[in-house]
Amino acid sequence: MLLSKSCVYGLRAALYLAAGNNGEYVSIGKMSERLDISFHFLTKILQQLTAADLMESHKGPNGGVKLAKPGSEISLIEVVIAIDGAELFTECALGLPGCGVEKPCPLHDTWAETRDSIREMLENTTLTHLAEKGKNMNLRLTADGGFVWDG
Amino acid sequence: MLLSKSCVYGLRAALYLAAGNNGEYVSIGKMSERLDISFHFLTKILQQLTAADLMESHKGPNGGVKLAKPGSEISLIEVVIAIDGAELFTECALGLPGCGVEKPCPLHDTWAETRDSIREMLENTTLTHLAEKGKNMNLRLTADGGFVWDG
DNA sequence: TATAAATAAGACAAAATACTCTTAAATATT
DNA sequence: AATATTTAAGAGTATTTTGTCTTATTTATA
Repeated sequence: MLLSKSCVYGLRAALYLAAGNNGEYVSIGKMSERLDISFHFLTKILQQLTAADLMESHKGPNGGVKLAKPGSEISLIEVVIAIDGAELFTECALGLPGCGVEKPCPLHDTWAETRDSIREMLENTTLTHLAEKGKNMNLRLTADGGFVWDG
Repeated sequence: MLLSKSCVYGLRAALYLAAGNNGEYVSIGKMSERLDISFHFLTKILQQLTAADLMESHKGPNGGVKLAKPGSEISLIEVVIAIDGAELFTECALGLPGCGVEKPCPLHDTWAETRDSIREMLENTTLTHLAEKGKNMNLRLTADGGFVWDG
């Protein structure tokens, strides 16, 4: 599994928020229903994204979470790093600590390129970009496809 | 962590064997010492690689494991798939089951490209290729760099 | 044929990840 | 002010991954 489950859930949640472009708070309960993710687990993940300043939360009635900035200004890499950590893009393929240009493993150069191409892809893809694509093509965001983009 | 720890250990072990080009059995005890990987854990991993027909094992004195074919004919992808499974290269980035061209998630196309580039890199890199590079440039295969390629 | 050297296999333990539940704190609304 | 709604936080459970230990089983060699 390239990305952790938490990370995948975080991405789905972020996309959900980006799709409902209005800057209103969305309750975690609603999101967990729509995205079919356990409420409490999703809450923890969103807390991580809030701590990373990607989202803002608000307690009380009509509270919830929302993106801290426009979805067009949040790229997937931010979500991934907030949850799985930046090490994901510096780690050695052979697990050697401190692997780098000065003290490389045999796979270092090649792996670094691969890692970078993943990172670049995530950097160049914004939440809005994907959300628009999802809306326009009516793609799914849940296993059963029960999700509707204009909710 | 993009690859599991088991997978990373499997790659190191396979490289070790490819470096000692002679087709003799190498004991797991020796490998575990040289590579600084727990003996029993390494044994399990090598059993997976043996079950996948990438290695052959032999019991008794002078027994051990060896590559089932020349290292130049084994690419990294074979080791990775034997341990982490082929799903690694078909899985959806958003965790949706059955995500594919017919029923894609918003990230499908982009992710498929990224996944493929990882896969191609692993396909195009052989054990011998890396082992030779390691030998020639005296790169490390262990955390402390204590490994010597001609052992 | 006895012995020692090696892998095989399975039970077990520890750690990390994934997930649940309960209680607290904040806040909008009546 | 009371209440209902919501996130925050932390304890607790389950599952998976990682790692250990013990007991076979095979086999080369003396």
